[in-house]
Formats: sequence, C-alpha cells, structure tokens
Amino acid sequence: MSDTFALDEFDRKILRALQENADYSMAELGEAVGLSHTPCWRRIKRLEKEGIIQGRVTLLNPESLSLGVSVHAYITMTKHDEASLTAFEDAVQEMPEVVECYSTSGEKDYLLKVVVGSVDHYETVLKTRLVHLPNVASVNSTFALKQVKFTTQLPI
Amino acid sequence: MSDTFALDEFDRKILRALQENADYSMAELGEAVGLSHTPCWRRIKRLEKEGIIQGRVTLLNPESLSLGVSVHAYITMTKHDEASLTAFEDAVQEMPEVVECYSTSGEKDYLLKVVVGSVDHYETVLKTRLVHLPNVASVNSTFALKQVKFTTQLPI
DNA sequence: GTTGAAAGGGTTGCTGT
DNA sequence: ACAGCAACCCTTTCAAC
Repeated sequence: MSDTFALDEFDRKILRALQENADYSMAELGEAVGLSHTPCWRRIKRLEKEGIIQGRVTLLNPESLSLGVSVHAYITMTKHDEASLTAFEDAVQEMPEVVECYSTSGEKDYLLKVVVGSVDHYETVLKTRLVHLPNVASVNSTFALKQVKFTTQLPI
Repeated sequence: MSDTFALDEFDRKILRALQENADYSMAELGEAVGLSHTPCWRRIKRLEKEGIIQGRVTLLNPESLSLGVSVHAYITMTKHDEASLTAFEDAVQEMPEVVECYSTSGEKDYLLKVVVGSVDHYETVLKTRLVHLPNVASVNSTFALKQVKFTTQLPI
C-alpha cells in the first residue's frame, strides 16, 4: 500500500503516548520512549507529514454539556444509485448531531451515531431532520442505555 | 443537574474551536473568539477544572496504520445479572480493538465498534477473543463498507 | 542519534477600566 | 468581569556536532 509507512518501536511508543494525551512535552515524551527531545520532535514532524498523525483535538464531557444521550440510527434508502447516496452523505456531514456515519453491509444501508441531550431532543431531531435527509426510506433507532467504552486510541 | 455549568457565548466559541483543533495558541484563540489571551486562558482553566474539557488527544489516520476496517458487533448475553454484565464490560475495556461499547435498548444487549486491519484479522479477533468474552451468547457482525463521517466534536 | 542555545508561547501577577 | 503589560519559565525549534 502506498499509504502505509514503516514504523519502528520508537514511533509506536510515541504514537501510543500521544493518542492517550497530546499534552506531553517533548522532554516527557522523550523520556517515556527512551529518546532525547530532538529526535522525538523530528519523528513527530515526520509522522505529521506522512499523514499518520491527523491532528490534536480537545475532548469534552458530554454529560456536563447535557449531551449524554447517544442513539444509533439505522437508515434504509429509497434509491441506491451513486448520486442519491452522495446526496445523503453530504447532508449527513452538515448535521452536527451526527458524529459518526458508516455505510454498512447487511440489510440496512447506513448506521449513524447521533448525540443529543434527551429522548425528547432525539425525537425532534428524528422527525424534523433525519427522516428528511435525501432519499431516506426509513429510520430505525436504538438508544444507548450506557456508554461502556469510548476511546479515540487505535490499537497500535 | 449538579454537573452542568452555565456557559456563555465566549465559552462555547472557545470549546468549538478547541474541539476542532487543540493546537491554537492563546493569541489565536483569543482573536478568534474576541477576547485577549489572558481571559481566554483563564476560561480554559476553569473549563478544565469543571471537567467540561476532558483532555487533549492526538488522532491518527487508521488507513495509514492498516487499521481501516471497522466492524460493528452486536452481542447477546447468556445472563443479565449485574455481576455477569460487569464481567463482560470489564473485559471489553481490556480489548484495545474495541474502541466503543454501548449497552443498548432493543433485542441485542451490547453494540461494539471494533477496529482491525482486515476481514481476516476480524475473523481472528472474533473467534479468539469476542466470542470468549464473559457471558457472551452470540455475536452478530456488520462491516462498515465506508466511513462516511467521524468526528469527536460534540454539537455545542 | 546528542547537546545546547535561540525564539516563541504559556503562565502568572499587577494595574487600570 | 476584561484589557494590557511585564516578567518568568518552559517548550518548541533548529543549530552544530
């Protein structure tokens, strides 16, 4: 594959640490992985240029923002030509409540993860927005009773 | 709710910017939201202390690490007493390939999002790990054909 | 790879509004 | 409350080796 790169154990240690916490200083990071700060910094710059590091983001606490309700919505489409699917996918990008979207194998066409503040709030989003997305035939919703695990750390 | 706090428009602008990119300097951030860097920095510290800001993480590109295959696994449990569920949930935390886990309403008990490198890799994870998690009766897997959207930004 | 030094930005306190 | 300023210190960044 043209988009894979050879990573040594230093790179992996750096990536594992940075996935967990982007706030490590070069000195801390170097000490943790067994390098001095300069090669550590050079490796990070290389990993950024290669596109392996996508960026640093701040994670917020959903509960404290009254966004503690996650819903998985399963979408069946009326049409399956490329233009119809693209119209749906573009519209999904514009909905901030939809934080994840996958086209799926199996009976349903898409799986959406939607973040809202309450069941009532979801009902509004569902009836005023989701069912009106382009070419949607039906929406089947499953509420998350509990978020058991959520991590942005990839298993490297 | 004791864990919700009053946020003004400055706080929201700061949070929106930091969710998108944690690398903004105080000067940039202040300019973007209409504050000077000192009050901007103080607000961030307050938001961290209140737990609204959970932390900063580095996001990696799954494809470049050969982790481009996402699978949603639906779990049915053999037992539903609290101890059995807790045993399962604890075991899930220890599986780095499982990046999300929700207990769900509906027929299935849990929904897992699993990140792997290939379909073959998933088969191994499924047969050697997932089906042997505590109190699992059955696992039903759906492959993501395409990741249409993924964001860590909450809709604030 | 290392050491070390310059430049930049984060952090704090103070004054004034 | 915020702006502005000054100072310190840590971190990033880039030499030179």
